[in-house]
Amino acid sequence: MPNILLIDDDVELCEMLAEYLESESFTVNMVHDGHSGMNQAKAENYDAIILDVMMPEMDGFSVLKELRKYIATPVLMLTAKGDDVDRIVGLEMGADDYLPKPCNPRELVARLKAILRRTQTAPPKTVDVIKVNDIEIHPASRKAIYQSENLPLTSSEYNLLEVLAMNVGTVVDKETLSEQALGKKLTEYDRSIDMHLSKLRQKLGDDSQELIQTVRGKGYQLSGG
Amino acid sequence: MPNILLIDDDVELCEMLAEYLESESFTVNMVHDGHSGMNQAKAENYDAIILDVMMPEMDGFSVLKELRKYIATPVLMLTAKGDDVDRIVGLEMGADDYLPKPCNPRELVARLKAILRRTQTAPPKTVDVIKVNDIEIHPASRKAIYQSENLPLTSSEYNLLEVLAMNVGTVVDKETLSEQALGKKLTEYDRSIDMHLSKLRQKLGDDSQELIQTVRGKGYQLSGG
DNA sequence: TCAGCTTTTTTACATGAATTTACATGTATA
DNA sequence: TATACATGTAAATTCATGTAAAAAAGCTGA
Repeated sequence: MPNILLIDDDVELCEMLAEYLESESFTVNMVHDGHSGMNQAKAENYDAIILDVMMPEMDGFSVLKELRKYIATPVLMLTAKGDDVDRIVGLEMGADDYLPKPCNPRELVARLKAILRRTQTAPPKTVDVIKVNDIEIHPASRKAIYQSENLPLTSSEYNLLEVLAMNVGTVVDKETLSEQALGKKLTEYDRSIDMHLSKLRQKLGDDSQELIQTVRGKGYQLSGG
Repeated sequence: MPNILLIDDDVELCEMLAEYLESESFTVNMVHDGHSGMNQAKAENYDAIILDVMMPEMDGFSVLKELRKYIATPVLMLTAKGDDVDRIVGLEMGADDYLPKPCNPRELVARLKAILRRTQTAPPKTVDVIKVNDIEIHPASRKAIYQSENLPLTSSEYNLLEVLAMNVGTVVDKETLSEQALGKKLTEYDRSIDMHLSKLRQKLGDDSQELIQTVRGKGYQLSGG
């Protein structure tokens, strides 16, 4: 029973959609303006968000843009019928899908399920230990060991290392790192990945620049054996 | 460079889309009927499939249905404009997305990327070591060794050498070098490849001009052992 | 609630890499 | 041989990254 947040100023439409969604065994929360939407989306952990573009005060794009700084929850946008530009802008801004209004609830559900299928098909490879070079990563306890010593990492540093380790010997681009390790989209002039990486390298000691290589213009790569 | 299979009976549209996709650095294969599509999809390992619904003989739905018995490659369907039912059926049958025809190539690319972002979990590197002449290249750690000595290269220099090494004994043209090693199109008066090559040769020492040969008007070639 | 911690993000600037510019040199073509 | 054009490379410029430090956001326990 996935958990949906519905952000639309049209109260009646909301009720209607919510009812249909609930009949399809979704759990639905509604809010009717952009600001509340933002707060609600940040406050709870939804499986997906349905977001109307046309809203007074804070429109859907602004909400999406702001949201993407904090969370990577899939977003399905409701746009004015046949407005290509909106759709494209939305997708490029990181929406996961759009639907022209007025929309067919059955299609909404189909799309929602499609999105959820994609996003929730989180690879269930629950590995016990990842060993790379002199690094051991224990996902179950979120602990990292380097050269037989416990490596005290912050949460983000650990995530970063885990993502890199799951892709040893391959460049992982910053977009991916940001989404997977920090759970937010990479924005322009966003240096947080570089920052965390710098910290991580400091903790890894001298040959950390070899161990974690910079691939300029792309991202980073953990050296494989 | 993701690998796309395009299945559509409209040859002209195919060409057009393929061109656009290639300009966005996708690799595209085309077939123009459902059966060939099936076979091709099963024969090669594509990153995504673009599938037209309306085709003579074997329509898109049949292809999708059959395909899903064998492979889980993400599928983006092209449907007739505004045909709700098609879209719903497609999504319910396991398509990953649809796009109404005629479609905007830019939107197609945006959607493709969105799908790939989801589904692509970095494939493991295939080759361990490339050995050519006195050069050893270790893609997993992005290290190059020349005459048993570590060769300190910048990121671009390494990329360049790797691309050349993967094509030993063959001329690699500058367009390819630029796209594969620097990740950008070669533009007019663009000397960056020559520049990096110059640096690379300097690091390789005296016989570097023999080792990496200039093929005037074409590109460069790493001499095969 | 708050003060005092930790973590994360942003800012700022130094450093080094990549690209562009410029010119010398070499090579094809008429 | 004269001309155009491609390449080699030093130097200037532009741009990405590394990282310290400041600011902001989270936590925690009174």
